[in-house]
Order: sequence, then structure tokens, then C-alpha cells
Amino acid sequence: MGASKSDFFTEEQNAMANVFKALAHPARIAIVQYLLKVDSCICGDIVNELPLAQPTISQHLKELKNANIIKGTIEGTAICYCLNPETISMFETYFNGISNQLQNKCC
Amino acid sequence: MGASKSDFFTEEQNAMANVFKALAHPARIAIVQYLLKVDSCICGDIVNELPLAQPTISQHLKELKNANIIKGTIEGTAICYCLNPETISMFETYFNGISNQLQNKCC
DNA sequence: TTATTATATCGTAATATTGCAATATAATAA
DNA sequence: TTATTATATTGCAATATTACGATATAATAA
Repeated sequence: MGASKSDFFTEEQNAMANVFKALAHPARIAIVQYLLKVDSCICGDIVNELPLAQPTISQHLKELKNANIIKGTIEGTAICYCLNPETISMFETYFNGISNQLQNKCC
Repeated sequence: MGASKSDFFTEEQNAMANVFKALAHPARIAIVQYLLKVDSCICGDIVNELPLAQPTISQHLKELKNANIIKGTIEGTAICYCLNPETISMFETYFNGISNQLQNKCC
């Protein structure tokens, strides 16, 4: 985050910022879309789907995994990634909460 | 975004990534929380609330405004910022959509 | 054992973000 | 007009992200 000041913010604020940061890249949005599109949670043919090299995809998957947006299970030589419904629920709860607090408070 | 490749992604993917990027910083999360906490949509006393200098706050507000997460109305010498309910709704719709598509697709 | 296949890590160059002092702008007040 | 007050912009140093070639690791196959 550039010349960092994250110490001055709460754990929760830093945590939310980190989860959003994981979605703050078109490649990672594309990975989420792809995981939704394919019927089962297919693995690393994401590399064939996106215009990025294998190490780059691996890095993006790692960031999504660290943010708990996806989870990976080993399947032989491959790793099967899929979206984590709990984190999606967390996002729903977060924005529902904002919506509810927002009533009559807007200019 | 580092050595950039955003040309290879769709408009929609880049747009979503940009909106998330606006929330990908603890100071901007704190600003959103503050705008929710205060009863009316009070303005630039955010500077007194957060441990950052005025130009830094101004820059963060600009990023939130560019992403349509907040909107500002002029009130005399001051500017009154508040959350944009439409963008909050957009987020709700986005994650509801993912939730719905996620049924039975998880490993 | 030696391939082969799938994914991860390292190192580093290119680029982007962050934070702020200094300064500018814009609106009102005196 | 000249303050004053509130916010924005500029310029730049410190730091973080992105992308990928080279290489490593891990699992299975031959």
C-alpha cells in the first residue's frame, strides 16, 4: 500500500481492505467469472483461458486463496480451485449491512 | 497495476476491478464506515477523524468519488460527502448473482 | 529409476499506489 | 479589496503490485 500506514487502522478495516484488494485486478475478476462458468470446479486450464503466463496465474490464484475467495483441493497432479461460498456470503452480509444503515442518511 | 495488461480484459472486468480497487485500502474503508456512523453526511472533518494529512484524505475521497462509491455536494465553503446507494446496490447484486450461480458447483 | 505433467517459487524490471509538504483554487466574510 | 476557511492539485520519495523467465517442487507414469 505504498508508504504504509496500516498500523493506524483497525484489524477489521485492514482485513476488509485486503479482501477487496484480492478482487482489485481484472485477471482475478476473470478467474472468478471462469470458476463460475465451468460446471465443475476445473483447475489450471485457467492458464489456457487467460492471456497471462503460468507463473502469473499461479500468483493471482495464490492471492485469491490467501483472501479466502477461492479454495483449492489436490486432485492427482492437478489442483482444483473453486469459489469459497463463505467469503461470498461475507460480502453479501457486508453490503446488506451498509444498505440497511444507509436509509435516510443520504444527501 | 504494475506492468499493465488491462487491454486484454473486458470493459466489465476492468470496471469491476476498479470499483474493488477503490475499497482496497483501510483508509477508504474507514471513510465509508465514518460516513455510515455520522447521522447526516458530514464533510471534511474526516481529516480530524483519520490519522492522515488533508491532501491524503482528499486523494482518497477522489478515488471513492471516481468509483461512484461516494458523491459530494457543495455546501458553502465545504463539500458534503455521502455514500452512493446505487453503487452499494450494484455490489449487492454482484454478490447475489455469484451466490446464485454457486449452487452445487463447489468442491 | 527417469520422464512427464501440473503447479509453485525466486528474482527482477516495469509500473502503480501511498503519503505529504507546498501550493493552488474556490467560496464566503470582513 | 483582503482575510479566512475548506478542499484540491502538484511533485516527489517511499513502497507495493504486476508480469514473467528461470527454476523448483510434487505427483504420477513408464
